[in-house]
Amino acid sequence: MPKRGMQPIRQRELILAAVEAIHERGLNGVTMGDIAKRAGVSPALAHHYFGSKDELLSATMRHLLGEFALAARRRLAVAGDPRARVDAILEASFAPDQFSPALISTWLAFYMQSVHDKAAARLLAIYLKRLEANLRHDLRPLVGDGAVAFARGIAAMIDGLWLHAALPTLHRSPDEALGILRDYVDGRLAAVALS
Amino acid sequence: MPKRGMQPIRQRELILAAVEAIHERGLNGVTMGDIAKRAGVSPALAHHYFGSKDELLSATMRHLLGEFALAARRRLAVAGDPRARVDAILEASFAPDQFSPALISTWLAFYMQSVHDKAAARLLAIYLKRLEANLRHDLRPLVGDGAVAFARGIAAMIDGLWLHAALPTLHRSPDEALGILRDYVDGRLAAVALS
DNA sequence: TATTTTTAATTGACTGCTCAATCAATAAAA
DNA sequence: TTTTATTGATTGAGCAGTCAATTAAAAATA
Repeated sequence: MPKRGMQPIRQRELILAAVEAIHERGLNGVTMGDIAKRAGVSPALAHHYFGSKDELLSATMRHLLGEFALAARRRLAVAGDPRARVDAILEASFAPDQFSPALISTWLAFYMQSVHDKAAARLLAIYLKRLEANLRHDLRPLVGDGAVAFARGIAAMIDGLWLHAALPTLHRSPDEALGILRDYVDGRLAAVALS
Repeated sequence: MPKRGMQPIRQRELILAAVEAIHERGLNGVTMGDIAKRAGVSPALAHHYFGSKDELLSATMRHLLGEFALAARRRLAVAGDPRARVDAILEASFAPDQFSPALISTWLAFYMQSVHDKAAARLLAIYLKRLEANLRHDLRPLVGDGAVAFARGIAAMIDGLWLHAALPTLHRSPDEALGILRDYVDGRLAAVALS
């Protein structure tokens, strides 16, 4: 049944299937067979379009990084003052379309991969540095020198809330996560305003 | 070279070796061979004492959970007022003896395992529920009804800081993590004191 | 238009490797 | 002599990656 021009379609399907499969079996537990089956193609086709399992997983990671970066940029573009820009980042982190369990746990699987995989670590470091730089930039006018530590605190809390959101046992909602984050930010801003 | 009474010694050695090996290869990437080699024994011996790879990894997880719980209990026992008890939990989370990169990344590997592994999820849920219950209990007199969300925020931030500490790229120190946590707690307490 | 040729998509069958798990054999302590 | 510790050799399963064969669309040619 060969229709031409399948390459980009199949690649996308395989990446989306990989996210689901990784959620079910874990990053290292997943097989090309798992992914291909979910995408409705043979394992050989997955190899044909990606060359290797590593390539497919790496493409999946880049896909997620791209999605998150895009969501953040879109929201930052329409945010006004620094406080609104901080909130744009928080909201982007917990936007409903970023927040399926499969997406989160795949994201975090790559996080863990970065502990012992140089290539993954490099990609993740770029993302994290940009996130923290954005936060720092907008926090500086609000809290001055405390901005570095504060930005790291917010970044850590975002990832911690994701981690907990990925655990089915805890059933945490994005809205709750956002509320907790805003309490953190506002509490600190109120405390700084007094000193 | 059979000396009698090796069982508990070997089991402990294998568990410690497993932590190191998991740090290097990841939870699913690790093999019995990796672990056994690190412990200076044959793969067959690891099977002899643990029956299966799953058993060994599960024992390793229980070992970590036990260590963390013990550290927290010790510090809580000598803490006075609620604020000091909260701090005891924070300190236990970032005590130097709990904070080797290998320990952290192994801990977080189990976290990720819990996403798709029922047994691991059950163990982790017990730990997390206890942690949050402790925090909630001590925060209640300090912040009233906000204690539930606050406890979840602290728990999330602890795990987020661990996650970042596990990434070699970021080289974050336990002291910095503690500072960020204390800023969070104190900022929120100061904000509540005003309302 | 009809026919042939080229190109892309797709898979089943196969290969080789890694690894968990088993087991029989050996060695030393009790 | 019994029990415990220990390993080398082996088995069997699962999986990544390869390849040749098949199908159909598209392009070229008559």
